[in-house]
Amino acid sequence: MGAGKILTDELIYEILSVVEEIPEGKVVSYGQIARLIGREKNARLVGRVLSISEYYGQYPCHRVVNHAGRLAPGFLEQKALLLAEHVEFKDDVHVDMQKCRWDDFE
DNA sequence: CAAATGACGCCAG
DNA sequence: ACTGGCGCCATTT
Repeated sequence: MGAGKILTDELIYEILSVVEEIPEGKVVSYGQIARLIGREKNARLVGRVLSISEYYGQYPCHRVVNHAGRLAPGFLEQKALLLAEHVEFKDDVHVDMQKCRWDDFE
């Protein structure tokens, strides 16, 4: 048995359990999450899961940005949510990854 | 089944 | 810094 679908509840659970661990004031990239769950090449998959509005208020999805610190398109609340927890920005649409990238799990 | 799409990542210009 | 192209891979058309 097993394995027909790829985007399984189990995969979604793995992704969200990482998101849930991101500390306040820190951010993580899609690629980092993909690597943490053993799917380095599936960063796009992480983005797709997080894009489902179903999860917006239940997990700190706003703490996930792309590798450059760019904010997610179509997620207008993201900047305000990050500013509210003192995440620093380099400009209007880029988080300061040098200071706010979550690396403590390494 | 082929082509297009996307909250990505890396590199070149 | 910004843009475009390519690789990646599941889903959608």
